[in-house]
Amino acid sequence: MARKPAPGTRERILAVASRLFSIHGVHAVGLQQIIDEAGCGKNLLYREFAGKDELVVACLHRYRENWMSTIEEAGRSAGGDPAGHLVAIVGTLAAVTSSADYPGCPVHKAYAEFPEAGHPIRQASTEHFEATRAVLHDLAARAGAPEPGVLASRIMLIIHGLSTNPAALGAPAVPAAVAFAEDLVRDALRPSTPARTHAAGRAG
Amino acid sequence: MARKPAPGTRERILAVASRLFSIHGVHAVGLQQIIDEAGCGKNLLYREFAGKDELVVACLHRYRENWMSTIEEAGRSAGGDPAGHLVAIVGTLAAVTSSADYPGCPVHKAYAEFPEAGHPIRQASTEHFEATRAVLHDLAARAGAPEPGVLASRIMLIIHGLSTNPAALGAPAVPAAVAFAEDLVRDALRPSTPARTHAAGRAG
DNA sequence: GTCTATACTAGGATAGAC
DNA sequence: GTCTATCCTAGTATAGAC
Repeated sequence: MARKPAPGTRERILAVASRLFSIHGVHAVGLQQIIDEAGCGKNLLYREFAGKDELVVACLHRYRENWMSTIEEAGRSAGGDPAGHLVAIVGTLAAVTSSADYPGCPVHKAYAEFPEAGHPIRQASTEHFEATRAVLHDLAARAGAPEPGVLASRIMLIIHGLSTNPAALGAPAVPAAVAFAEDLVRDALRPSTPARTHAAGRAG
Repeated sequence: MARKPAPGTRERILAVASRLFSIHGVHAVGLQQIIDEAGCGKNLLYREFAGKDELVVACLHRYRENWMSTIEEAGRSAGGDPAGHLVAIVGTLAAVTSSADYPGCPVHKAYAEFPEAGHPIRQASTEHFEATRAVLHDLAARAGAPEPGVLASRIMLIIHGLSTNPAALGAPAVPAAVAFAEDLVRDALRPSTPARTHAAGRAG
């Protein structure tokens, strides 16, 4: 953490960079563009961040903190019920991504642009996904799901699908995602019929 | 379509470009790199394609044709059953994306890298998603789903989630996706309890 | 004629010096 | 905050092998 010549500078740079990276991706955005829009000098950016990679990683960490706060807020709106919390997470995400000016998920874009396994940006993206999955797994277990790993994976699939191209999914997709999560959680928690094998003797 | 001085040149360029774009994304790959790996002169590339954008669009069209063939193949493996066809599509995709060297979906990467609404690359990506959704909707309707749009949207969510980051979803995610699709299709086709509202009087 | 290979322009990138 | 250095990009034009 470098010193702060003007407080708020680092956050302003991060906000501008996060917005541009979310819209255009990392490779398509130049540091000059970030400097121009943040209204600071190039030396200031390089005093706060060692280089572009470090700036991107800082943006991803910032996004992850916001995302975790969003998850906590969804839990409060669910009144502490783990099953409702899972559905609320999908609902909140669907509300965000259905916005007309939703720029796209910066973590997915960063992940897609840096395929090298050991790259810090790739690593930060992977950690984000793992952290989200850990939260989902914990909620699924506390909700009493007989197979919390299966439920967490399924919620993850919905979240990833929602994060990438909501607009391309067609208009009914976003509300459908919430109903999808509701059905999914309900079925997963139904006693004596775990999510994977709940077929017997019902449809016939 | 330019004339073909050496047959196979265009396809070789497309194959190399598709591979590189899938791995690194569009912006990160230079034409020089494509030319080097394709073993042709820059002149030849520019005779086959007007520019980089047109090359990318051609790669996307090529990918879409392969994807549609994959869907048809899945249908044959399902013996013409629409419900089984839907599950088989997810299964085939899961098998592909679970490969250790799966480079990532080129359509998603192109979509993420070109946010401008009117851009030809954006347009080609969107058309790909819409075409896939149309196939799923048709299969859902032919399978007898009471709400084929809902079922198609849900399968789309799974497909998008699978296409983007299978590795980040954790090891259980890929087989879980197939079981997920099986449960989903089965529930959607269950008589008198459409997928969105089949709660009443079962769990209590 | 067909192709590879190179030179060139104009612009934008990261990075760092001052 | 400006200015420079170095590199890479898309795209065009030209040189020269076969």
